[in-house]
Parts: sequence; C-alpha cells; structure tokens
Amino acid sequence: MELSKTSYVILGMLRLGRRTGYEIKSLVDVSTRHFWAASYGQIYPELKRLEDSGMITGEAEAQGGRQRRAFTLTPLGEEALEAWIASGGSLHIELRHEGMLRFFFADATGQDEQVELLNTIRREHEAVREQLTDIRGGAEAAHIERGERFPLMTVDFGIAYQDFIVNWCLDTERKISESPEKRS
Amino acid sequence: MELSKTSYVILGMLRLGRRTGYEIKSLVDVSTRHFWAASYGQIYPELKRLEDSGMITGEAEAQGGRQRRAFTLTPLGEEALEAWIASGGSLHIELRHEGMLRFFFADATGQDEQVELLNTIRREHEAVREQLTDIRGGAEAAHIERGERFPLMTVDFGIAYQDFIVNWCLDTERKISESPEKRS
DNA sequence: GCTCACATGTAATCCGTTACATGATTCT
DNA sequence: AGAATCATGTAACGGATTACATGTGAGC
Repeated sequence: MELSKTSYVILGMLRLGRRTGYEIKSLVDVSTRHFWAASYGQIYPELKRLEDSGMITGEAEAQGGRQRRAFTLTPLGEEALEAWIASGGSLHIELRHEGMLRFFFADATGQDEQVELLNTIRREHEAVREQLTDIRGGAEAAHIERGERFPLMTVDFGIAYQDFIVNWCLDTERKISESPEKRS
Repeated sequence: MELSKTSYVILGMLRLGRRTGYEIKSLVDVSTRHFWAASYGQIYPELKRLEDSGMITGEAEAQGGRQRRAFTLTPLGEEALEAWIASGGSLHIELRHEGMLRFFFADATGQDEQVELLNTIRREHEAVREQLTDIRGGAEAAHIERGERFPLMTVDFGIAYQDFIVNWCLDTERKISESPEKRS
C-alpha cells in the first residue's frame, strides 16, 4: 500500500492526538504549510482511504446537532508513520519560485525593474517570516508542555530560511545598484 | 490572454535565441530546473499555443531527413515577457520538502533515526549543490561572452541556498547529538 | 551494428487547488 | 441579528509528470 506524502501529514497530525479533518487542516496551516501544504480537497478523501486501510479509526462525536468525526491513529498507522520517517532513500524536494524565474530572465529589463523585482521577492519572504514568528510561540509551548522538540526546530529553520533569502535580496540589490547597467 | 508561468519559461529561453522544443527542455534542465522545472508534456503543447497566439513563430528546418522545428520570439512575445518580469504583485512561491516534513514529525522516532534523517536531507542538498557547480561554468561563460548577468547570479543563489540547508543540517545534527534524547 | 544524443509529440495519470454546497454553534 | 468559526464534503479544473510511440543522425 503506497501512501502519498499528504497521507503521512494526516497520520503525523493524528499521532499528536485525536482530531477532525477540520482540525488537521487548521494545524497544517499553522505548522507544515510552508514546506508541505494540504487542502480540504485532499484531506477529507484521504481520511476515508486511511480509514478503509485500517491506519486510522474515526468515531462520530454527537455534540449537539453539529456533525463531527474525530480520528485516531491505529497501531498500524503508527507503524506506517514511523517506517516512513526512518526510511532512507530519496526525498521529494521541490521548489517553485516565480521570483527567481523572473530574476533569471531579468537581463531583458532595465535596472529599475530589476531592483523592483528584488524588492517584490524580499517583501514576499518578509511576510512569510512574519507568519512564522507568529506561529513560533505555539511551537515553543508544544516543546515546553509536551516535549515536542521538532515542530519548534522546524519553525526556526523556516525563519532562518526566510532570513537567508531576504538577505540575499538585499545583497543582490546592492550589487546591482552599484555596478553599471548593461542592457543586452 | 493568461499565460502560465511555464510559458514564460519558453518565452524567456527563446529570447536568448532561436531554439527547438528539445533545446528548450535541455536548457531548462541546466538552468531553471532547480526553481522551476518543465517537461516535454508541457513544452510541446505550450509551443503550439504560443505560436497560435502570435508570441512565437516556428519554422521547420529541413536538415537531412530529421524533423526539427525551431522557434523565435515575436515582438508580441518579447513584450509579454518583459511585462511579466516587470509586473509587481504576488509571486507564486511554493516549497515541497519531504525531508522537512519527516523532520517535523521526528519526535515519533529515536535519536539514531533523527540523525540519519538529517544526513539523508543533507546528502540530497549536497548532490544538488554539486549539479549547480557543474552548471556554473556555463553561466559564467554566458556572462562573459554575451553579457547575461542574471543566469550566473541565479546559479550563485542556488549554490548559496544549498549551502545554507547543508549547514543547517550539520548544526542541527550537532544539537540533537549533544542534547539528551527524550522519546515522547 | 549498436548506442547515445537529437527530435517530436500524445495519452494516461496524479496531485493538488478552488469553488461550491450545506449547515450548526459561538461570539459580538 | 449578524459575523465568524466550526465542520464536512464534492466537482470541476489546472498544472505537471510519466510512459509511451516513433524515428534520424553521429560516433564508436
């Protein structure tokens, strides 16, 4: 049984406790989103498949009239999760960066546009950096309260990563501004 | 007329000279692939669409019996390319990193597996770094011979980016090895 | 003669997002 | 009363990869 990466996201989130599809999505949005996103359109069908294969079990919680199905990881699911984390082999690593793509072709424009492009890129990454600092508190709390170290280390990686790109933008902007323009 | 990002890749590559679909694909593989990949399954249909909309023109080159259609950028295509590079607004930036995803959930495994995971991640990025250094010579030549600065800057960004992650892996490995394991 | 690089394309498939449809509960 | 949040799901669509099908030309 081949599990998609996104199904491991679900298994991983359920390992931290009993959760609904909605809660999984919310958690993803404040934790893994920056290196692995997931939408309702993936999560709900995948929950069904994982239940069918016995990796998770869902129980309806009648609280009032609101429908709500919370899922728990089964031993089988936990095993699959741990095997995936520990499995060697190649990783799916993929970057799509429209900013870098434009930058690659930026010989086609003038210096002003080049600098403006770098500013646009930098602003995007600064915004993400800010989101990550907002999130960090929660990850820190999870570390202190429940001993979960890795979510915090992951957020800190994310912040350092955004900083790296922001600084590259600033350095490169300086470099471009200083050296004379040669329009090709 | 809405162009996809990948069609701009094609326009951008054609701006550097007359090229076949095959050549565009080869070029992408040694230049933009690390932040924007493209496959034949996208390139050939997209060439057709771009030709239909008048952004590029293709001419058959009868050299021997081998079929070959090389494309050139039209003024319309060049305009579209430049407008895209200079256009502000939000950029499509997306990262999918299975290594970070596993790392996020790594509280579920032991210290040995955690260290091994970091090694796996590091090795992947070292491999990409090596590919980029192989490419760099070509980008440098393009700079010196044809004044194309941005491809070289982009490769250098890529190398620095890989180095950043490699170093993070090394730092984090040290951190994990030093501090006592607390299995949750 | 064989293999590799050149060269063009399409079909099936996968993965993922967006938009839509529906409704209950809680907070202001 | 109205808005925001909780909650579940599906259908349409888009973007991209993989595998397949086909054939030429150059070098060993």
